[in-house]
Amino acid sequence: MERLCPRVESAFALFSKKWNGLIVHVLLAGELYFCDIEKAIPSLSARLLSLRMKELEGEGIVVRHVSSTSPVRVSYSLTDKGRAMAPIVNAIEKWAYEWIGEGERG
Amino acid sequence: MERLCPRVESAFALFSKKWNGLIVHVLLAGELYFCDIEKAIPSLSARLLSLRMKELEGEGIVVRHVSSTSPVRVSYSLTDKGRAMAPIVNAIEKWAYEWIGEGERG
DNA sequence: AATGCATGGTTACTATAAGTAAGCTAGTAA
DNA sequence: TTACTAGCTTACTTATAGTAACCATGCATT
Repeated sequence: MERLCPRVESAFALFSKKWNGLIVHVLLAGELYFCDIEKAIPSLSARLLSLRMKELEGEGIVVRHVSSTSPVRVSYSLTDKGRAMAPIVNAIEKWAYEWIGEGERG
Repeated sequence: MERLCPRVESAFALFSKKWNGLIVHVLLAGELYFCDIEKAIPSLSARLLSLRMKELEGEGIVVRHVSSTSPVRVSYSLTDKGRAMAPIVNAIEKWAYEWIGEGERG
């Protein structure tokens, strides 16, 4: 019985916060505006998206870019730490295609 | 902008249910009794562990074994579908070691 | 026989996280 | 003026998670 490492625990905690995985997933495609993420994940509300982006920014996973135009436009991109999550996200995707049935709902 | 596949969405939903990732992680070591999982993940309560095991069993990720001894002992092991999650769990572990600082909390 | 402990839970209750709906400021288009 | 977009926030409701106590069964001690 391995002892659980606190770093591993906190990584799992990050993934167990709803939408975090999908947000990283869509941002792997590149820098996106707030509204683009909303459109990419239709069932994620603006409230939670806003919350999650702040949290992910605080954890150094995404960076927020505010344009100097008017009205302001806000875009987000992954940091190195965020891009390093690609293998996780890809592994989840691969597993989903191999093991989740057509009409199934998790 | 890729369209999100429902199978991928449900896989992310699975990981965003609290404790699921860690439960699979500890079960990758082999078949375990209920109490062993409790000890391996001290902050996970019996109530939630019981709940999660039922859900994971329902999703075909774990199998429940009930011994015919008295008192009954219950153990759990991963199915092929569950073991197929190993790359995900390993990727999370690897990322955690590389990107999460010593004293940090997710 | 009584006490305490372990296993594998359940029940009742509280706290936190997530979902829903509306509103807000600034600006564009008709 | 009305309607609509972007990027939020606020207030409120519902769902999920955490806490504590309890239960039946059996074992080991005292």
